[in-house]
Formats: sequence, C-alpha cells, structure tokens
Amino acid sequence: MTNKDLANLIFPNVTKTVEDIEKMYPKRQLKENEEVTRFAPSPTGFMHIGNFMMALIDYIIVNNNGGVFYLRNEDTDKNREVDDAINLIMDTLKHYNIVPDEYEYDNKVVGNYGPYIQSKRMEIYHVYIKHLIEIGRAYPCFCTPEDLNLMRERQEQTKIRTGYYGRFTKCRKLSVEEAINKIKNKEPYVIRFKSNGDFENKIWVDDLVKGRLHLSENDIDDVIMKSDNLLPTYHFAHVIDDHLMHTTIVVRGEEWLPSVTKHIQMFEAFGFKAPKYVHTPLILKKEGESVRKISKRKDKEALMKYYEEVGYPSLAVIESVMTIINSNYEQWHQENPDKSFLDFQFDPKKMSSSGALYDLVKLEDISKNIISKMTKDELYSKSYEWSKKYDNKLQSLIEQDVDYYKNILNIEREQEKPRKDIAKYQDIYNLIWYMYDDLFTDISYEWGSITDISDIKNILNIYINDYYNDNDSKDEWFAKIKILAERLGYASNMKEYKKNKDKYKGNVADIATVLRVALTSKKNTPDLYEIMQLFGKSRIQNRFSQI
RNA sequence: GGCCUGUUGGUGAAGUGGUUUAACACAUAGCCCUCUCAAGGCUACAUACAUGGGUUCAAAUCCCAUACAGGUCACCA
Repeated sequence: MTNKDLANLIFPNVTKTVEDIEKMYPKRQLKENEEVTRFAPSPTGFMHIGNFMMALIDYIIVNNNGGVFYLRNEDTDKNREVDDAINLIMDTLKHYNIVPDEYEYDNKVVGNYGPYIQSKRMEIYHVYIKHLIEIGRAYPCFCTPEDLNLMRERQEQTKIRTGYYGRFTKCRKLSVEEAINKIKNKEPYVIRFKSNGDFENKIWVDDLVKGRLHLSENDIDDVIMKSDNLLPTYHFAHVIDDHLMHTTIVVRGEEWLPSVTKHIQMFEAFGFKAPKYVHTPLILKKEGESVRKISKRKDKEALMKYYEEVGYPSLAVIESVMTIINSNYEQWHQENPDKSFLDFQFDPKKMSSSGALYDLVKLEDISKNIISKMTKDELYSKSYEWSKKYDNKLQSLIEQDVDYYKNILNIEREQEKPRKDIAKYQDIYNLIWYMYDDLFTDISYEWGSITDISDIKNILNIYINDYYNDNDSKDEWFAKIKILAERLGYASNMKEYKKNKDKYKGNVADIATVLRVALTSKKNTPDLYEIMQLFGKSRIQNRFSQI
C-alpha cells in the first residue's frame, strides 16, 4: 500500500492531473509592470467599508499600471453564506464604477480563468490535494472536534503553544494501511497539509506595506479540505486560485498577516511563485476613549449601503477612502484638481501601517466640495435618481416641475465660489422645501430683531408696493432695500451703523431679515435676490399676505 | 499566555540623522468681509513626536527596555 493507493481511495473520480489543470490556466500575457489583482470577498452579507477599500486599491493598481482586476467569490463557508450577498457586493462595486475585468455574476462568466466561484472549482482543488497526498505532503486526519478541543486544553494548561504540530500530529503518524482502513470504515476525516517548517526558524517575508517581516516558519499541519462538503479552506484555496489565476498582488486585510507563512509554505510545496502581498490596515472606530475595529453591527458607516442610502456622491466616498489609502492623496488632489482619482499613483509604502479612524466629518467636507462643483443638471439627475430609491418626498417635488427644481439648485451655483451647503442628497429636502407653495402652510416664522407684527406688515406692504420690481438687477434690488431701510429709520450702511448705533432703529440686515422670514419662514437662507427672482412678484405678494 | 505589528495635536497625517521655529487638510475658537446662512480671507491651536535609557557634535528619525493598543493562535474567511 502506498500514498498513491490512499490518494486513489480518497479521490477515485479525480482523473485529471496537475499538469492537465496547469494547461487550462496558461500564463497571462502581461506587459512589464502590469499587475493582476483580485477582489475576493466571501458572500456573507453587505459590503463592508474595509472590503471596499481593498477593492479600490485593486482597481487603482490596475489602472495605474495596466493589467487585470478580477472578482472571485470565496464561498467555501457554506454555513455563513448569505444568499444574495454576491449580488449586493457586485451592485456596490457597480455603484462606484469599480467594475472588474473578469467576474462571474448573474450566470455570466467574463474572463478565461474561471470559474470565479470557489464552490465551482471543487474538482481543481481535489486534483491538487490528490497530488499532495501522492507525494506525501498531505494526509487524512481522523481527529474529531472533541479530540482537538481536548488537545488544545491540555496545551493551554501546560502553557505550550496550541495547535496541530510536531508531536501533536497524531494522524500524521498513521500508516497508509491504517488510514485506508479508517476510511473504509467510514470514519469522517479532513485532509491536512504536512508542514515541513520549524517554528524555531525565522524567515523573512515581504509585505508591500509593512516592509520585511521576520516571522517564524509555520509548523502547523493546517486543514486544507473540510470533512463535510469536501471544500477547501481559505488557506488552500488562496494558494491554488491565486496561482492558477496568476494574481501578482494580493491585497487583503491585516488579519491575514500571521498566516502568510502558511501560504508561502504551500506555494513552495507546489513549486509555485508566491504573489506580492499588500496587507491593509484595519479601519477603526472610536468609542469613548477606546478604539476598536469598525463593526458591521454597531456602526452604520461600516456598511457601504449606508453611504448610498443617505446620498453621498460616489466620488465623495471614494475620495474620503483614498485619504486613508494613501495619506498624500489629498495634497496630490489639490495640486491636480482636474485629474481623476484614477490618475493618482498608489504607493503601498505611503499606506499607514497602523489602523486608521474613518472620519465622517471629513467625508462631509469632501462631499460638500464635490456637490458644490456640480452643475445644476448634474445635481438634478443624481439627486433625482437617488430620490427615486430613497426619498419619495423629494422625488415628488422634483417631478412637479423639473425646471423649477433645477433653478432652485442653481441658486449660488455654477459660479466661481459656489455655495457649499449640501453634503448629501438627503439634505436637499430640508434645504428647499419652503420654495414650494403647497408645503408653505401652517408656518411658524422665526422672526429676527423686528417682531412686532404690525411693523412687519408695514415693512412688507411698503416694500412690495413701492420698491419691488421683477426686472431689477441685483444691485438695483439691493439699493432699493437700502432706501427702504433709511426711510424707516434703519441704517443702510453697516459701517456707519456700527459707529452710531444710537442714531438708528437698526440696520438693513433687520429689514432684509423681515423680507427673508416672510418669504421662507427662516432666518438663514441662500441669496434673497435669487429667491425673489424665482418667485416673481405675485408669489411674493401671496407669501406676504399669509402673515 | 505565545507569536506578530504598531504608538507624531481632537482626526487623516507629513517626516527615513541637521533651515521642521514639527508641513498640509479636516475639526475647533476668534477676527474680517457681508442682507442672513453656507462659503471666502486672516489668526490661534502638539513646550514637543507613548515612557525611560543609550548612540551621536546633532534624533520624532538609529539601538535597547518598559508601557499601552491592535492582530492572530478554527473543518471562518
């Protein structure tokens, strides 16, 4: 009885060889400097901001240097899998226009290196595992979860390193005959990789972010195939898939750092070349005084869905994540205001090697700037698309009269120093509702320094009858308000007023405030002239008469 | 507990032994401008780079120790 007999017993139906598979996945035709990156989420729910950051890095690397960016669905954990998850993830990527070159989605396969869904690659993994068994680098393990727990407890008690290694590798010592008998007896088993590492030996591992790391060799015989569904574990699938799909840079979270030695060892066992690694820092969240990993359950901003729902422009989210990816991004962007973020050269060395707090306030600022630079047509179409999904009230306002809505958006827009008060589409309704007559009922007015209703009525009457004219330019319009102010005993010149406050009842601002509140109910609004221009005399009159 | 990684203002951070009196941006505060607000302009904001020791003419930058924080030790990824 040989290892070959054992391998045939375990995989009687595997007839292909490693060479057969290798032929199916020929080297990619890459130019110099071109890279192959991949985004490989496991479909366990909505997309997390940490995942998004990784996808963005993958995408940018390939945009910088050319190459291929592909999506691989890592669905080897059937217990945690969520049905629709991969669609949700793909939808999020599409929303941000981070579309992979190769993917498998909606029964459509794009690319020659598929299947891109791990559960569909079972046969491939089995070929390689079979090979490993044949050459004596993998073996079946019959230890039960109870056995393993017991072992770990004993290790903990005696304060030695936990794990299936060295003298604890019980099933490694089984003879081929014993193993074959157990399998024939239907004893459940997993397949373990036979490590040849020595924990006392340190090796150098390169990470593009952290630099050279001095790590102990792996000596644990890791599980590479699970007992119940014969699917591979992450470690094994990573090695096989990234080799066959010819990934050149693996971007993944920092939590994988401790297991790179396992991966390198497996790459070596097959004689494969290991990819370069970018281990990204964790995104953190401050909670009181302590800092922790941002969490899907506790933090709304951990889920990419949140940014969509609330209506941040996709570019704002991208740019705010870019500031975490590379700290020099912001400066670069200031110097190159007209370039796309895709022109930015990603440099892993510029990535922080410790975790970063994600700052929602910063996002607001970035987003206000981006929205302020949109034309009214752009903002209209983006906010309209958003409202159809998330805000019926805004949607119906827009649909009432598209041009009117655009004109409202255009107040203090499309000029050199545009207004910056919208951070997200969700803000719009509360900023503009008073521009709509059917919403302008049952109003509570926030008057300023002039509160007496008969004074107010008096001001409004004089203004509309003696001064207001739709055809006035802004200068003429304001000059008239000044004249009105003087006539009623209010200073028209602020400097003059500050010098001699006693001589006046107040100043132009008080008069303007009366007009503003009468028209909008609010003390703070965008430019009054532009608002009046949009209303026109008869609507102004209507609003005044509502007082 | 073992192993690994990290620690510069409220936040993202620049910085790789000497014009850094620690950039820049956000936040915060004040002033200016102004019909209000949003902006915009100006100003302030780390006595000091976790702490303690070294090395050096010179250290946030190199070395050591300590503290703290995070990651990881699954048939989860």
